Amino acid sequence: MITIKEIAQRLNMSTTTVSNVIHGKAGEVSEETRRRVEEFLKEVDYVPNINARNLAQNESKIIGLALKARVDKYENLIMDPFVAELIGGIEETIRNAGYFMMLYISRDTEKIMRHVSTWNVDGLILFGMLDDDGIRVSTKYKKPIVCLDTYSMEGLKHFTNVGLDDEQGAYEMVKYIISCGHQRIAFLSDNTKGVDLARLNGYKRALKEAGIEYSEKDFLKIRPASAEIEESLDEICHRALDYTAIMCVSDLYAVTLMSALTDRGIRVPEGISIAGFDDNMLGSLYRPALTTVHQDVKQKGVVAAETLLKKIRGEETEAQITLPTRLVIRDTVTKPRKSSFMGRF
Amino acid sequence: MITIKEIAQRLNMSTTTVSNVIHGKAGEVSEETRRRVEEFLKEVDYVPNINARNLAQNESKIIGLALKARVDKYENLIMDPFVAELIGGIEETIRNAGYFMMLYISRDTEKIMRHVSTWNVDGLILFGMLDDDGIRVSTKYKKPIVCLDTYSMEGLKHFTNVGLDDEQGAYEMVKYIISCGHQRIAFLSDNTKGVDLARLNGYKRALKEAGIEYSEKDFLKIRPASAEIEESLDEICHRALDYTAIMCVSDLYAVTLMSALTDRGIRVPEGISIAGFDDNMLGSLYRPALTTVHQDVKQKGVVAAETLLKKIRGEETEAQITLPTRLVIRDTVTKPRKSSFMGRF
DNA sequence: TTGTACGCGTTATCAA
DNA sequence: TTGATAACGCGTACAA
Repeated sequence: MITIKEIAQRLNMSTTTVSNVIHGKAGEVSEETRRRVEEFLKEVDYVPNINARNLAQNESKIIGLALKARVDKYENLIMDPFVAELIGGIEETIRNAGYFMMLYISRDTEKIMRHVSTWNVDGLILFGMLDDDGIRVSTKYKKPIVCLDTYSMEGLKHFTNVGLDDEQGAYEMVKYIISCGHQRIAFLSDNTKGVDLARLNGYKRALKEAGIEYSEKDFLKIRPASAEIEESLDEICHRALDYTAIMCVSDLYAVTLMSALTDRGIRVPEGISIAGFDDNMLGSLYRPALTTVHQDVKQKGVVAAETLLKKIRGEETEAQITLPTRLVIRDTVTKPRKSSFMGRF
Repeated sequence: MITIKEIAQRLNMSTTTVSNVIHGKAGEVSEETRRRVEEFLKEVDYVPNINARNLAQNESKIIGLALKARVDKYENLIMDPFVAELIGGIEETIRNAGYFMMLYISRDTEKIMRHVSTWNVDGLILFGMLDDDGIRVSTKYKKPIVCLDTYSMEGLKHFTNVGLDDEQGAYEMVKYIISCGHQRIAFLSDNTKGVDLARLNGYKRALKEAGIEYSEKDFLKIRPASAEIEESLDEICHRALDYTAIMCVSDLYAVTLMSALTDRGIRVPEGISIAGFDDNMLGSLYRPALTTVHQDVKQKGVVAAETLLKKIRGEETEAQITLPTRLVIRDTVTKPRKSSFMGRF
């Protein structure tokens, strides 16, 4: 690890000159010395010490990606294909802009904020925040923040949220399901907050518009904890028989449900129609291929990172960026079974 | 961002005392002052500046995770469920040990090494390295390195490789397939290097042991680039009719193949048996559920991180750690179809 | 038990 | 065009 000081010594010049060459301050240095220094830099393969640089400049070139893990969901958040794709988009964008990504996963907002302060990160991307987390964060951290899929940041000024038109996406899918002739349509999710709530609302709007009444029992709650999921699926498959279609809040749940139904001898889509949301590998590789609502997750990551970089440069950004969805019609939603035919298939 | 200096001023003491309290050097400081300082630290929510600390100590508390992306495979490496799970295991282990993870993805080994030097990372975990990459790395970087699934690091001293008994896993699966009565068994992969080669060798060993001859054409090469995959699958499905079972190098390919076969009216396992390797979500959620070789990917990440931490502490570690595999028998491998029955199903 | 002073590698200011 | 020197925040040897 050669330092500027050493280089200056060996070349018989001052550190300032070397530093000037490194930073291409052309006006400040003669052509001759510039050449000499540059050659030497190549030769010894000089790499700047970023700690020293950051200390001197009070910046870090680090962008923090903090994932707030949910206690009940995945034991390993990153295994969610959604999260994985998101990270890919973010990392690529950050890297191309000359920044670096530091990943931090925690259930504890406090810990996340300590981490962020410690590293003096230049900007922060948050995923999985709910309710008052945002407020807690904004009092501690004064640099730019971009949130992903967060529905509770309205009042907060220097935040931007990058989200999806979840409500509209679900609305359009359920409208399509209804147009296929379905009247008894359930909604499957594991909670009714944030993104899930928005999708639920879209579902309700489509029902209402078609004059179909919604009641509490049309909400099928899945318990994702691995210990409970089988029991949970048992109950859901049983209740599913009262419906001809189920709108699932995610592709993962749609595929999980289809497998469970298949195991119990109920065929999709002949026995029941299933729709997903997200459009990931899980649904496109399954057979029958899943009818779902598409969102471009990588793009979401890219937009989030780009917006954050803008903020860091001091440019103005919108407070809310909403990406569109698109219906992907494949094979799991068809005409409903004859309504007299209520047994197993 | 309050500094030690400020704290010392406000408390009318020296920075050394404050620093001593922070580092719990109990013997060096009176109970009274310790209490006073600690209270004040809480009050102002002191967070150390890690750049200054690292600069002073010449360490970074950063562990680099460098993924060498392959040009032809995923446009977004992290979308590989394998990679995602791996990262989860690594991040968790590193975080619990008080280190931080910096993720860097590149196709260019040089770039990876520059990045690593810049940040002065205390240790490095490498994934996706092939052939001479290891040598290039070891000349540049003198701190501890752990490789994952790398088959070409034999000679290199301060490396440890964490791998899997790929050969044995494939061997056992193919042996099982043969025990079900199959004689015509193909192998599907996209290359014959590293991990893929080891699995191919296991397949060959099982064939040989059973007195089944292997010929070049039994290797079905899939081309994963999205533009070519359909064409590729067309050819593979056609050639698949010559076999009663196909050993796939990964769950992803197994599921991809099953979908393609289903689309062409060939049923699994009635028409053809399929086996995978990895045991991830893709295979367990598919119906029929995939018979596959299990590996604990998260554990692999944990072991890699733990080994690296050991190396950083100066402890001895083995040069090669090989994790075991386990057969997961589900529904996609059964008795072969009658051999006269060669058409579509 | 506490304080002074210096070094870590870099950038920035200002003088030569 | 170049060079001395201070500053960034922290840790630590050594002095008091």
